Amino acid sequence: MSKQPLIDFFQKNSDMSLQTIINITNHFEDRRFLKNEFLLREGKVSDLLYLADGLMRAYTFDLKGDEVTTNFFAKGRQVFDHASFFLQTPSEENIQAVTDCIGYSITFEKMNTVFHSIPEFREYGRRMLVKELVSYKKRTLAMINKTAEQRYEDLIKDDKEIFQSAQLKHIASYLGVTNSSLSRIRREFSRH
Amino acid sequence: MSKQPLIDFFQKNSDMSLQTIINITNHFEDRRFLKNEFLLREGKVSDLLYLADGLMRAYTFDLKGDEVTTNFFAKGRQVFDHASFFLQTPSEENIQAVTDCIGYSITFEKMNTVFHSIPEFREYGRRMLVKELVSYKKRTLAMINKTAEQRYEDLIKDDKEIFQSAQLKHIASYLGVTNSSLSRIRREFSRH
DNA sequence: TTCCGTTCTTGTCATATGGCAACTGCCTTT
DNA sequence: AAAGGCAGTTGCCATATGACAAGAACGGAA
Repeated sequence: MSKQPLIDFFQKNSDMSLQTIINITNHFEDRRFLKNEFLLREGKVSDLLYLADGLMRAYTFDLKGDEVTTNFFAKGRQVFDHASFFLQTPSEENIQAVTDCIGYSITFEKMNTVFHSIPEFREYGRRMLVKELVSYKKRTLAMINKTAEQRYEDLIKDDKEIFQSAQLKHIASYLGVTNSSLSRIRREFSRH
Repeated sequence: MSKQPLIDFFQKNSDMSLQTIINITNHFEDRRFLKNEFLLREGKVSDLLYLADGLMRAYTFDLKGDEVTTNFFAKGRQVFDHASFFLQTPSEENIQAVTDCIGYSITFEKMNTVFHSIPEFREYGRRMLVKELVSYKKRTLAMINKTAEQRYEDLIKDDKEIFQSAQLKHIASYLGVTNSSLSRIRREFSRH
């Protein structure tokens, strides 16, 4: 029973009883990923992973064929392609381990079974979706009314783990700038 | 019984039986808005509105105190602040009628009652949330790897209603550019 | 250690967009 | 018709960021 981090997570993020939580976590499988290993590949259907430790990165390709990092997932977050998981459609993105990772995963089918039998978990699932939606909304807004430098500042303030483990080129495309622009932004930034 | 547009909408966007749909639509209230009237004001809790006709606009303010249009809602869409509605928290944005509007609204409380009694409707609600999430994701990506001109082209191609009724300054902040930049983009664009 | 490939930085120049102010055109009020 | 206000356009210049290429730094493989 090494599911303790997952149990802690649900205790912190829902009002479900411990009994209910243990019942739920029993449906999750232990998973390990080495650095660079894939959780999800384009074209496959996404499972959901609770990331207990490590850092993951989601990416896709732009029209020129260059990689664009669409998201980073630090430990304590749920990692999945929302559309692919909830609608059970092929994923348009790849999700890869940036560092070695440990987590617990569940398929949509199982998740749905649990949803049906435990209304509070259904409620929790909805909350989670809404929170994801809010964070994308914030990010869209940040792209509109913040400079690349401000977005960089926000990232190193709020998401230290990303900043420490991810490659700069991946951070650059996540922030919406080129490698060289990010490099210059960092130079300015380090001069205070 | 003027709920026909709402009934049509659910018939097109879900697998629910007509009987179930009529049952659901009975919980919605008829609503009318004059141009410039507000559906939602900052600080209030959002209801959900199915927009049968007209155009609405959501906006908030940036750090300088300038309006930023965060979304347009054309007829046939559901209009609400997702976070405020689903989490029942005060809204951070305003939603205003751009043209005269007709629609049907429901409170979260009623919606929730219906969710509890009709599992297919719950399923429909989840799909809706995921679709909203996907569209924000796309928009974030567009901000990263498309130019303002491409975003403008996409808008006039995919959302003609917005383009026809909304003010250019509102379209500009939605696209993430200034009024004058949009003006120049339009000039270039009209020269083919 | 040496070599090689990748990541990151930097220089130079080009381009997109912003900021501001003036001007135009349209609508409303009187 | 005149006056005022707001939306939109345009000109001018400043700034942010991109594109590309060269060099520096670092790490893994032999």
